[in-house]
Amino acid sequence: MDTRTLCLGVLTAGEATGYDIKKCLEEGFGAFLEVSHGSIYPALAALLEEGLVSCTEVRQPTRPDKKVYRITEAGRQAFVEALVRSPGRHKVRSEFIALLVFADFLPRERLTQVLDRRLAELDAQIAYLERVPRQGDTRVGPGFAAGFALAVLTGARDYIRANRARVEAGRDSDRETS
Amino acid sequence: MDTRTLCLGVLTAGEATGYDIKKCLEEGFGAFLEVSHGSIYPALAALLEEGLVSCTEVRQPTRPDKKVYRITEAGRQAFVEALVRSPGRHKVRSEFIALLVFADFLPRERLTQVLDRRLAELDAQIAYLERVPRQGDTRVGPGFAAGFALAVLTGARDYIRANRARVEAGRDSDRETS
DNA sequence: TTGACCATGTAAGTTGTTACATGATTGG
DNA sequence: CCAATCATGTAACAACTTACATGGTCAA
Repeated sequence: MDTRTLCLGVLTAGEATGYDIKKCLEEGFGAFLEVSHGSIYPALAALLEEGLVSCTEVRQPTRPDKKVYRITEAGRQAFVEALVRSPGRHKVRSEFIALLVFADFLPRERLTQVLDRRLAELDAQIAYLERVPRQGDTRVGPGFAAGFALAVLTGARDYIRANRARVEAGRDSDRETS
Repeated sequence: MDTRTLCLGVLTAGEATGYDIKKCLEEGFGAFLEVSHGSIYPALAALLEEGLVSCTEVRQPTRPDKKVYRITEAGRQAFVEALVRSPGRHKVRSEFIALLVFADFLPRERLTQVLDRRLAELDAQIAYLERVPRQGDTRVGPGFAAGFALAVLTGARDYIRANRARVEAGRDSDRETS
């Protein structure tokens, strides 16, 4: 799903700045939906030009000025069309799992570091998803998606915790002296 | 992780053609490591030119000729270096989860179709990972990675199975007539 | 004072996808 | 007969990342 559609999607829940959109996606579904600010700002500018969003500039004396975006009716329609067209495939390129597959080639310390980092990220995302109370929302999608994310993330976390010793230890019993 | 490194990684386990490499990654870790043949062939050609792999052309009377690649000693070194340099971050852009988050905007039939497809893919990948016996391998990495993948994939599958009714039903009780 | 947070934007560069090209065999 | 499998390769195009650019506030 391209950044444009993602921006429109976040805006269906209410007005936001580019900065907000990034944080929103990062905090909630950072493990599944990455966006860099270098792709958000151009996307918003394009959406504005096409009339799919409107924008109000807000002067802030102390902070940098911000641009608050709102989705328009045309934007809503375009968003739904894009959603329906989307094939909904799960396309992924996980460096982390590649590192696991080839763990035998990594120095043990590096492997430990990689696992620790991943666990820390998983913990943070799980904590965030559990904390957010899914307040009286009329939408069921976000709740379902959050539950799905939790299922996947806790599965990953528990597996790493339970099995890391095997790969961390197994690896330094030099099996080949290659 | 770029396609080059992925190709080198697969070749550490033995010789293979470009076609083999794609199948290998697809079958084992297709849910986490995508590669298109349009990126594999140029990558192999570049690796060959840099001396990181060697190549033997095999004439096949009935099938198209194939090029069997083998990793060289320089290739092994380059691979390990690339691995260690790799930050090992889990970078993802899942259209599927985006569709879940915005499920309320999808027609019910489309949502059902998306969930069915995802379940079919999950089942296929789980079946493959369970079937492969991880035969007397000296490496622990692939086994650990496969276990990790299984934990994540079964977590996803079970969650969808157990909760899909909620989102499929909840969605058509028109809450807003928007 | 040092880093994190707020806030936006541009541009060069990398990377990868999709589609075009070709073509025989085999199983349903 | 049609679809899938085997097998490689190129090129146009789309997309995103990274780094550059700027700069005030606030907490440790």
